[in-house]
Amino acid sequence: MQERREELLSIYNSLYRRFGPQHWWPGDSPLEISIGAILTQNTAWRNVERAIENLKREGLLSVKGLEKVSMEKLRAAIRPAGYFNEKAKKIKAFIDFLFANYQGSLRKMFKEEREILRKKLLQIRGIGKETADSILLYAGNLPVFVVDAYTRRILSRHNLVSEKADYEEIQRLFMDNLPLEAKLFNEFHALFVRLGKEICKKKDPDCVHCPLRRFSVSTSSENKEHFPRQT
DNA sequence: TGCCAGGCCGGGT
DNA sequence: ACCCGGCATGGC
Repeated sequence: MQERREELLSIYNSLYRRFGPQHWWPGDSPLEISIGAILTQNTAWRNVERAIENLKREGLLSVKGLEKVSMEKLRAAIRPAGYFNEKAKKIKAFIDFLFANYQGSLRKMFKEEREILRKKLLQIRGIGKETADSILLYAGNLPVFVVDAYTRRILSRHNLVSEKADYEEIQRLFMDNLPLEAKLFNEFHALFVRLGKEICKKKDPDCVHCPLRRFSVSTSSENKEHFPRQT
């Protein structure tokens, strides 16, 4: 099944040639990236930037700052990112987790084995698969593939996966067929987002300018599974 | 004005 | 195992 690897790399190369390096995650520190991952849940990144700016201006963007800040003040600061009541709780839950398990140290947290840490993150209220994986990959530099709405839409629109493929299935497509390299997964996912934002939008189902056009599998084809699951 | 944006949870089938 | 409503702001 070397072919799947080649095809995925070919898709990656097409995107990279088209868009170049994306320099993700937009954030200066592992903590900022982790908090950003929570704040961006179903939210435009522009609004997350405002929330992050507020946190920085108030001197709250540190583990201790977030641990000490009152819920009221935290809610006010992250307000522009939406769902601020929920997200304030999520941030507190993450910080509590950090202190309960790693003395408040992200560095210690990321020394944990990848799969173990993923499971622990998923137990935190408000951290689901995409958020956990974003933290692992972009804050921790661990080789985990992040699946988001853009990734889904693009892959299914080109019939590279079924429309109702679940998270783990899509994630396995990449992690089972590509070298487990954080740098590759980092760039690959960022490129999907770039493509999704710029070209492969909901309004534009034909994706005329899509660099992935040549990879599309015809819908009329009998065999819709371009990447059949290994059984 | 209504839909959308780098989800997740809890309750109901 | 799915399906759905709720959560909230800002841009277009």
